[in-house]
Amino acid sequence: MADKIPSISESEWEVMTVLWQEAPKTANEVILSLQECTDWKPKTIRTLLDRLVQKNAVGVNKNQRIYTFFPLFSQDECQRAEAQSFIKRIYGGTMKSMLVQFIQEDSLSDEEINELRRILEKKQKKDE
Amino acid sequence: MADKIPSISESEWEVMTVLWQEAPKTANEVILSLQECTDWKPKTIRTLLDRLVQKNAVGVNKNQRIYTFFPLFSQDECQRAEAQSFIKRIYGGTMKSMLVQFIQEDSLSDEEINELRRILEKKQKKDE
DNA sequence: CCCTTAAGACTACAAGTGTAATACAATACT
DNA sequence: AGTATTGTATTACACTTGTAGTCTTAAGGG
Repeated sequence: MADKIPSISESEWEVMTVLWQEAPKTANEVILSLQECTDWKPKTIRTLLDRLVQKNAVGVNKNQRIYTFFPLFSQDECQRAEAQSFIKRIYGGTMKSMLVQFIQEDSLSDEEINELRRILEKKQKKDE
Repeated sequence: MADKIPSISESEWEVMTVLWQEAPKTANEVILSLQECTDWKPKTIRTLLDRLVQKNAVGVNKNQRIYTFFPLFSQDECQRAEAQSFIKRIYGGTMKSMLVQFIQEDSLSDEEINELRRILEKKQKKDE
């Protein structure tokens, strides 16, 4: 009974990312991972972790004295939720309009367009 | 020389939307438009408008006693900026991964897929 | 067994956001 | 001209987010 996915802020998302890469992790492991790509202080990261726990995005195992943390939702789930709400908010609900815009503004290279076409084609073959 | 696009919050985005539909508009016209689709109080909408002016997302004409407001950036510009940062944040930067996910999760109907293919095809024809 | 250290708990504080209300000033109506 | 109305300006207040710091406690080292 997948609970509603909590809203995850930008910084919190980074924390989720390292947990999605590998979990469970101790707070310290999360801190080490994040210090490779951010300059956040350990306490900052700890706060983010705690907030994710509060909002039930991350679970905690308190059996050991040193807790371990793990995501409560898959990255896919969260991405899809974010994408849905984003597209609704910004493009009025259809992915198509976003893609159209990207194409029209030449934000996609020929190579990318080809790749997208291949992906779409493959999908349809598989279906029928 | 397009200034940096200011960050527009979710509620503010709704205000921008009605200004993109038609501008300039008086505060009252904005309020009327928005009351069709939200239940915000007039003062709330007014605050949002003022904040958009402060962040230089919206311009004001103060020649008349009753001001009129107009967007300082096109909807396209703003959408593209949001999309870029969204995709970077959530999908690590490539639109492709988002599309792949949508396809894999059957979030797109056959009809939509066809439409996307047509769009991509047309683009390529036009280019060469 | 005492002290340092590190984990965890609690607290801090400013900026942004959602959601308005109050105060002031000019206009419109009577 | 006095009053109600309506724009505009200013102020409010709680919640989220970014970004930590302090306090407490338990464990590990000597």
